[in-house]
Amino acid sequence: MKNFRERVHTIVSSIPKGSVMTYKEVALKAGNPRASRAVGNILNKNFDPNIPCHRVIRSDGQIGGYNRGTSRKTAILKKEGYLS
DNA sequence: GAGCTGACATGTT
DNA sequence: CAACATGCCAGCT
Repeated sequence: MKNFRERVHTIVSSIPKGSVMTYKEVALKAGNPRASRAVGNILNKNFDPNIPCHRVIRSDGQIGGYNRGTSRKTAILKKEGYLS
């Protein structure tokens, strides 16, 4: 495998529509269950159109943040069907 | 080109 | 509620 960043990109881009993955889950699959913070940082600084960062939320169920605006993230999740 | 410090969309104690 | 832990990126030296 590659660096933590590469794993995060691959995992997040693998999230199917209508589903969401928590930062903790992504970090865990990436190989570092304690790097949840790093996951958010990677997505925030390296926003890629191929990576649906809006499908990544906190383990508490909170939306968290979004580089395009939290409102935008919530709206997308509603559209995806994850939120009502 | 290499090394260090600060900042960050979290999580746990 | 506050502090510490973990990893990446950006900027500076």
